[in-house]
Amino acid sequence: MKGRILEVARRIFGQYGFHGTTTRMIAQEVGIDISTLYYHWGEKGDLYEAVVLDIYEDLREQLVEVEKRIHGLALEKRMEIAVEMMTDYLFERPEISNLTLFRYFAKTRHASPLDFRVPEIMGNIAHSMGLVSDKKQLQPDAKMKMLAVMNAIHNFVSGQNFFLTMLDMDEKEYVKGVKETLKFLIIPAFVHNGAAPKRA
Amino acid sequence: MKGRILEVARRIFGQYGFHGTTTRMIAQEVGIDISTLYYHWGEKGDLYEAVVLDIYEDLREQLVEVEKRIHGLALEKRMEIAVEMMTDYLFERPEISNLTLFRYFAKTRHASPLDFRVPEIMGNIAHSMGLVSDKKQLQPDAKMKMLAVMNAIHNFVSGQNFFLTMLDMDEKEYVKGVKETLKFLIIPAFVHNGAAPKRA
DNA sequence: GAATGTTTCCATCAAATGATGGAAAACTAT
DNA sequence: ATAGTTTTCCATCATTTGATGGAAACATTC
Repeated sequence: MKGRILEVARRIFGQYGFHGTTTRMIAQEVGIDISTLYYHWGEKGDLYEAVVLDIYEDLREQLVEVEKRIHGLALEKRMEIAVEMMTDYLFERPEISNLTLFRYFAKTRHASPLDFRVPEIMGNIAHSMGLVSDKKQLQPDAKMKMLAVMNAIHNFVSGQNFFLTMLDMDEKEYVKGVKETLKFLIIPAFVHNGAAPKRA
Repeated sequence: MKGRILEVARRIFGQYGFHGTTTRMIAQEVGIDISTLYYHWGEKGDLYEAVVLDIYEDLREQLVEVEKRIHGLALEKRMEIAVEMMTDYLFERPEISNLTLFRYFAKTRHASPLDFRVPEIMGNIAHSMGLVSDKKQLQPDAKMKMLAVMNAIHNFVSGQNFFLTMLDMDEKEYVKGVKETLKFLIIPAFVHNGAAPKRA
C-alpha cells in the first residue's frame, strides 16, 4: 500500500506541484480513505520528500544504464545515444522532469520541508555522457554545462502538452523534433569546442 | 492601486506559483485589506491572468530592444549580445522566468483560468536573435530551437538560488558562468551548423 | 455644502485543506 | 478459534482560503 501511494503521489505532485496537490486528491486516486494515507506516510511534506528522493534515485539508476550503453564509443556517438536514452526515459516519466523543475524555483509557504539534501548527480550525468573520467572532479563550469544539458531535456519533457499545442504537432513528431533539437544544440558545443577531456 | 497590486502579485505568483500564493499574501504585501484586492482585481485567477499577460508584454518589449541593438551585426556577435541582454534582463525579473516555466507544466485544480491565449513570441525571439528575417515564417523545427534557447536562459534564472548553493558560487560568479555556459552551448549550434538562414 | 461616485475596511461566510481519534475490519501467529 | 497486531474507515476538528456585503472613508462634481 505504501508503494501504491508513493506511485500515485509521484504523478500528482508532478502535475500539480506541492501546493496544488491535496492529500484528498492522492487518497482518491489510490482509492483509499485519507486517514490511510496519513497512517502510511504521515504529513504531506514527508510524502513529498519521499517522492522527490524516489525520482532522484530513478534518475541516478537511469544514468548508470546510459553509461553502460555508451561506454567505449566515440564522443559524438556517446552524446547522441545519451540524449536519446534520457529523452525517451523522461518522456515516459514526465513527473521526474516536472518535480525537478519545481524544485529549482517553486517556494512553499511554510518552513520548507523541501530543503532536504538530495543526492548529488551532476557527476553521474557528466560521467554518463562520457564527459569526464572521474565523477568526483567536476568543476563548477562543467557542472553548469551539465545542468544546461539536463535542463534542456527536462524542459521539453515537462512542457510537452503546452508545446504540442503551440507548435501544432502530434506527439510522435514532437518527440522526434525534441531529439533533433537537443542534438542540434548539444553536440556541436561539446564536440566542436574540444571541451571534452580525453578519456583515460 | 491596481498597478501596485499587479506588481506585488507578479513577484509572489512568480515565487510560489498559483496555488502556493494566497490572496492574503498579496494583500498583506501591498498593505491593504483583502477585499480591496478583490475590489480592484476580482477573482484570483483573473489577477493571475493579468500577471501572465503582463510579463509576456515585458518580454516582447525587451525582445524588441534586443533586436534594435544587434541589428546589422555578424551572426555570432548577434547571438552573444542577445544572450547577454536577455540574461541580464531576466535576472532582474526572475518572476518572468518562473511564471513562464510554471506555465509550461503546472496544472491547476479547477477549470483552468490559465488556458488563455498568450501572444505568440517565438517569432519575436528568432527575429531578435537575428535568425530569421521574417517573423511570420517560422517553421516548427526552428521554433523548437528558439524554445530550447529561451528555456535554457529561463532555467538558469529561475534556478539561481538552488544552483548557487549546489555550485557553491556567489551571485556574480554565477551570472558570469551562466552567460559563458549559454554561449558555449548556443553559439556553436547556430554558427557552425550553418543553421541560420541568410539575412535578406 | 450636498449629492454622487469610488475606494477601503471590518466582519464574516462557505468551502477546502491538513490532519486526527477511536472503532471496526483485516491480517497474522499460535 | 483466539489473541494480538496492523490497517482501514468514519466522523470530525482546527485552520486556512477564496470571496463577499455593507458601512465608513475618501474623492469628485456641481
